[in-house]
Amino acid sequence: MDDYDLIYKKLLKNYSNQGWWPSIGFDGKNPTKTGVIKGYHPGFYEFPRNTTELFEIIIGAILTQNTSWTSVEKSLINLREYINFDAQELLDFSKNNENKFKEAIKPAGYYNQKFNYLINISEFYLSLNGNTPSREEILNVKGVGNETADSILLYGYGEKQFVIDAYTKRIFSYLGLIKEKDSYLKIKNLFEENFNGDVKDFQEYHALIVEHGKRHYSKKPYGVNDKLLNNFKK
DNA sequence: AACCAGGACGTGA
DNA sequence: TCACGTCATGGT
Repeated sequence: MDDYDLIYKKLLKNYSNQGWWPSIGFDGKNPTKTGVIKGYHPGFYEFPRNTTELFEIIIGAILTQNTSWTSVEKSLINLREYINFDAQELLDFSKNNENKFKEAIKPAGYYNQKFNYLINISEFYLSLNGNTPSREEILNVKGVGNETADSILLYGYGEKQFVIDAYTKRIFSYLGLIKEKDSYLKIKNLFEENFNGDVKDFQEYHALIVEHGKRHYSKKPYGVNDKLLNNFKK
């Protein structure tokens, strides 16, 4: 086992299952060992269970770009007042009620951009006719970059795509396992080549990295109080 | 008051 | 390819 496996084990043992991707519509009636917390579903990996939950993940992935999840949650709850999480309903609502739509997603920030991005991804989603898109195809949607594409594929479609985010770069460059300015794809490939895990492990790993990042890599100087992973530092 | 938040895009070198 | 500015609200 190399560092990537050992760090995962360490994080999982310390923080337990994260229950990503969260859903405001998650009813909590599914059996889990650790219960359901505010839309999270730790230990339940049969998510999403239908196209509504899938589409909620997709629009949530757009809304959470450079934005905290609590803000996204407010936006999703606001939106849900007007529409079901359905691509056609979203498109219809966006055409007839642009103002209300933007007001609803305002908490997530960048509401003009994200308004257009949500329309783009909705039109793309409808064009799929229920098929799973390739990574390249999703990346062609304006508003979907590397991280959003991988998030949708990993959490929405259950594909083994490792998600790299700002915390991943901070933590693993602090530990000396990657370089500060390594590209997204280089880091992604590094994880996918060195980490031995299945889809649910990929899902947990990224979520655990975010959790750990929030605790020790949000305030500068990053990582100085990271006792958990300190012994992995090169 | 400054900085960060589960980034992406357009631009100019 | 890559560094930099822009997009925007909300929390600390």
